[in-house]
Amino acid sequence: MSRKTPKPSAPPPAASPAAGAPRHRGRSPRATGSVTLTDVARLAGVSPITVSRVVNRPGLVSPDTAAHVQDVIERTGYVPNLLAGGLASKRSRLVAALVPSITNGIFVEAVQAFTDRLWDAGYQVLLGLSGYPATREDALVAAVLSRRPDALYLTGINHSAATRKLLLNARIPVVETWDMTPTPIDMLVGFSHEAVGQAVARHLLARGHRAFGLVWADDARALARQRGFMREVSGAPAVRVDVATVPAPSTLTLGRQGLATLLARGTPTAVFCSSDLLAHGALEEARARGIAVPSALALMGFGDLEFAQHTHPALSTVHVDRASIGRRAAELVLARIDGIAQGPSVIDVGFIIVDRGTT
Amino acid sequence: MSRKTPKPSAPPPAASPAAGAPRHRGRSPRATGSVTLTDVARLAGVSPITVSRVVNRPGLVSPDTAAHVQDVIERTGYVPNLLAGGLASKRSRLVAALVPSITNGIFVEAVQAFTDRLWDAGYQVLLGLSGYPATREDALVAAVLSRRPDALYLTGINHSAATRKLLLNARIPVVETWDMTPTPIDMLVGFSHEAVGQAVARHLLARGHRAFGLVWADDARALARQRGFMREVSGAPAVRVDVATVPAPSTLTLGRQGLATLLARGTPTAVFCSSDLLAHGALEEARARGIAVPSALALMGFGDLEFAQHTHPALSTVHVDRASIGRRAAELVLARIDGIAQGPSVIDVGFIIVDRGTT
DNA sequence: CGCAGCTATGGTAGCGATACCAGAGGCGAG
DNA sequence: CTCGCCTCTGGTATCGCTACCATAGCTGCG
Repeated sequence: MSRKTPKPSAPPPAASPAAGAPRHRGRSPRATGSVTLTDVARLAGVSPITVSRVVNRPGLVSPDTAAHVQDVIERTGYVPNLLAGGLASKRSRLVAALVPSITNGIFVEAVQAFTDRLWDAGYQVLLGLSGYPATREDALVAAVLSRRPDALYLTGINHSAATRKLLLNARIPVVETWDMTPTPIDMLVGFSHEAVGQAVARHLLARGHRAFGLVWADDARALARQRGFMREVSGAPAVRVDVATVPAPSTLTLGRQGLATLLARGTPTAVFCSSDLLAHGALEEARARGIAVPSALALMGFGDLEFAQHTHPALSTVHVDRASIGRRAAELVLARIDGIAQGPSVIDVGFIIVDRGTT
Repeated sequence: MSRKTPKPSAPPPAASPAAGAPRHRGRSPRATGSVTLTDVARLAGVSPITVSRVVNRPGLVSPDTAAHVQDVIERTGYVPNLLAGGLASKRSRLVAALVPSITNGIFVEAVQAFTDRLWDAGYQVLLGLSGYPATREDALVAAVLSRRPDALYLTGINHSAATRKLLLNARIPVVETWDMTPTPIDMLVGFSHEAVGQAVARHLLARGHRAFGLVWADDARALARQRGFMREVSGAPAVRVDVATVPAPSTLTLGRQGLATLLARGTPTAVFCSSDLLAHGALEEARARGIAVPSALALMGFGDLEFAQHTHPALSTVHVDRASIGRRAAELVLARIDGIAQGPSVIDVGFIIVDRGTT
């Protein structure tokens, strides 16, 4: 207990939150007005490093000292400066997550799960919105890396050469999500969109459908599902497929328009939509036109959003455990940061076809 | 723009003798392996401060020098370190936004608009998820402030004394949102939830309803709407109100259950739900029971989410310009950071009652 | 011709924290 | 009584960047 009473030159006691007190010479040329670790140390009569330990690794400090320092911290309202801490330690305790959009519900659950898990481990998540065509991804990755995150979460696996180079240079754990590839940048948690397309095609073919319509958004993952679907149906005889492409992001209204387009050009017996939102729109359009679902027209979506089980009839779709993607991505990242896991990791979370009332 | 194809063999920090070279003595005790501003300066034959200017304030540097430095930056793959920059300049170019949840669609559009606007102004947004009962808000505010954000966006106006103290000590612009009060911490963009409740009450009273049911989530803003509703109907004669409370966050399923609860206890002619999601659930429940909407039962929601105009009948609700809240919050924050605006600002964005098919 | 008043650039001194290693006690063992 | 080891604490040297001020050329004006 080598604790000393504050030195005579100590700044005014706890009355004022110790703001703007001169520190070095007669005047402080760049006073900030906020309490620093050094201020706390002086008031507590210990060295700065001890205060740092109380905050970050309490186990290394004796209970008495810790309690006293903690008391001073609370009295002064000291808030550590992680910019300085991160600079000195090279650990920002920040993890960046890049998502196309948060207004589209499909990705947010994964991000929320990812964030929750990392928060519990002492990390904060910096969210970057890359926009739908991922136009901003390069700039966003650069901007985000300038904060020196300890790891990066990416949505999707399609990244420009410039982005990949930035990521490799950064030498931090990177987890890609929502897709599947044998050659991830680093780690990967997702599922095969082609397999989804194939599975849905098999499902609909087995029900006897041959005249297909697709209402399809033009983003990369949706197109992968389309490829899988196309490949599978192309093996069957007498199959016709018409595609109504709509711009991402999907909306219910675009779904209505998409079905309208298909019906203007032909009479599909089964329509597969690239998302539940589009399928919901198509369902509305069918209802508005008096088309019986599923007897005259079968409908399938993708995503299994909450509303899917509450439409009339309830929407058949493809279920993906979205929260699990975020959770497992977080686990991978943490294992890598802690140095437990080395080398690439790929996790396929799979998917389930949910057969409800529209097929 | 880019004069050279970024060859993979270009001086990556690893093997390059220049980039990661020892700096001070014979060996660099804490070499990081990443390119620093000083490295770029040495390679370009200019001083560090000039490189800093090229990156941050290109106007101050002659075009020739700028081009040359820019070239070196691209060749080396230099990524500025904003931890260091923020520490030195006391501007983190980070703005924190605290939201209860992003899986609940109601808040995300405002956040997205806020983020987009600030991105254009050179800021990044750090998203903090406070959880629904705001249990984590104190810890979250402290954690977020340790990154020294230049401003803070809060959802709601109910904050603990500890939180308020932290915010005041931080001395940064704070904008609260989604609510209205004469005494904001700093700035405020929102609308009066009590006024919403009153307006809906007047609307339903005018249609002759006297037997009301509420399916209500137990969060603070929802309760403010309830107070407004109660106050207004209490002025009318022969009115009965029954409330089925459900835990936040709202879901469609909870809406179904909520209406079931009300119907087990009485026969309301009009049910007002604290959110569109709950109202959608109530609508489903009514359909399942064969109750005619709106003739036997009128329904209203709140929020005007996209699906509201596509239910059957289309959902009457209260519309709020959510994106506008985020956009205007961003404008306030930027004006304050730039020192243009001083003193408190309060913006009431209002709301609109949307009368569709369920009333 | 001399002196402002630019513009373009550089030197110095931190910002607030942590890494690294050293040192001071305390305590049981030889 | 001395040694070795463990626990707790402190001193020093950075981390990578920018604020602040100084300086060197140059232009234009009286």
